[in-house]
Amino acid sequence: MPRILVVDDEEPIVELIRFNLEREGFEVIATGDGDAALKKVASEQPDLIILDLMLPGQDGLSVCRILRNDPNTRGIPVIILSARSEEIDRVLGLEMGADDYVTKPFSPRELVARVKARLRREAKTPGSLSGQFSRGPIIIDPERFSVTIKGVKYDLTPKEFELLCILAREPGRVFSREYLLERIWGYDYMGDSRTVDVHIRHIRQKLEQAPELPQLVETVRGVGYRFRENL
Amino acid sequence: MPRILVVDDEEPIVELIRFNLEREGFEVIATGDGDAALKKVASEQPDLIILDLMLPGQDGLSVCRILRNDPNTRGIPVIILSARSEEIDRVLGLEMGADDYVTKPFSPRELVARVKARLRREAKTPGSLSGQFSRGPIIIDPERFSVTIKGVKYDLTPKEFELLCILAREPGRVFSREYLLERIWGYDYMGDSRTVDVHIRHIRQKLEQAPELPQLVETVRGVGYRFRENL
DNA sequence: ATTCATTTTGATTAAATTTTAAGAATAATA
DNA sequence: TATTATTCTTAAAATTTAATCAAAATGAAT
Repeated sequence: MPRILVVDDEEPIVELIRFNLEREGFEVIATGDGDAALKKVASEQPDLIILDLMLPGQDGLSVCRILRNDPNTRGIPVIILSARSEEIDRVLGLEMGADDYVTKPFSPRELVARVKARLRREAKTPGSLSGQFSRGPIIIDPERFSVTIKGVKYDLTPKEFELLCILAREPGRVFSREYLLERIWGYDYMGDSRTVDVHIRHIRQKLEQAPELPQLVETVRGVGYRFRENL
Repeated sequence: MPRILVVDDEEPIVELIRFNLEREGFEVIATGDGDAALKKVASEQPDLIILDLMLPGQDGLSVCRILRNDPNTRGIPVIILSARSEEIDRVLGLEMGADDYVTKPFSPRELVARVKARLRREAKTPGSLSGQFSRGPIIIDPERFSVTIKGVKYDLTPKEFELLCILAREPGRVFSREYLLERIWGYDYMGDSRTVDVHIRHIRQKLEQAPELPQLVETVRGVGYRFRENL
């Protein structure tokens, strides 16, 4: 159930958008001014933001710029709403890091379509995030979703792979179970942190089939796990 | 500092791209028509080209073809910008084997991500050529929509063929259903991503009639599909 | 207008992955 | 050494995801 933040000070517009998005199964939160918007983003972690340009207080463009400069919010897609339809606006909005742009008056159906398209596109494009990297004899390639050790390929499941990626990106650093859960499972995951243990075990089982390899994933008792530093 | 050549005749779009690429530390040169583009390529030796399809004078497709036929420029990755219209798309995807492909309207962030991804693997991927190509014992012929394995020809339908083409052009790389839908069906396709599954099934059914062939199209559960790497 | 091939949808089944849970093993500490 | 806390191991339950099948919709060709 993706969560959408709508930032607009015109109440009827907000309600129009809310009605249409909720009908499609989205969760909608809304706010009418820029500063409040930034707070909501931090507290509610929306999956997408619909942002009007003319706002009381902080205006839409600066909100957008601020969102883009913060590593925590940089990844959240922003669709800009604007009354002015000049090209200059569109370009400016996109330069500020918006992902799409809808001019008022807009058709609700179109807006919903764009929201969906954007969420879908943002969702999964393996590889656009990061390229292949290696640690000692082991090569990790997100684009191919594979781990290769001495020429032998090992297939991991999604959770296993993500886990390994996070650990291997910073060898030596210890990651707590809680941190890993939040990164991989999401901040609102409500399950047991022992789940991590099981996945770590699966990774070990699969990778230790490779001969003459020291243990890659180390346990740090009472703290968490880390990827072996010197390989 | 990689140097990017942007070829597009819409000034605002060029500026949008320039702004975003320069912010990321790329050097950007730009031109608005096809003939000038070819000269710039020769004189400036860009590391990557972003090419709009609709250009005055020499159109994008011919520019691309000329670049591909010249040994000096064959290796330069080309990312194509397209407004997604049917026939252009077909030629683009099949005959030209574009390195990557972004549909308008696009998000600058996404474009930058693709540029980075493409530069990262520039070395490995040999510039794709038009016309038929082969992977192990299988020959793929975009002109005929056909696949030949050990002398036996198999006819595929258009969707099946496009799918196979995209997968087979980069064996080993995983493509998400979302990406495939966007490339083949268009960014505004509103259907179910399970559609891809059915076409994959059809491809498998047809091709596995060929004897003694390992599975060509591999499922990567939770992620997408990929073409078998070592054949 | 009918036929045929292709594409898409939906329901069902099968399979892989993830999660839970509980006892065994291990390390840390008194 | 005994105690305790923590992690490992295992298996099975629950969930998610993909394969399969059939039928409906679409579209092109006759």
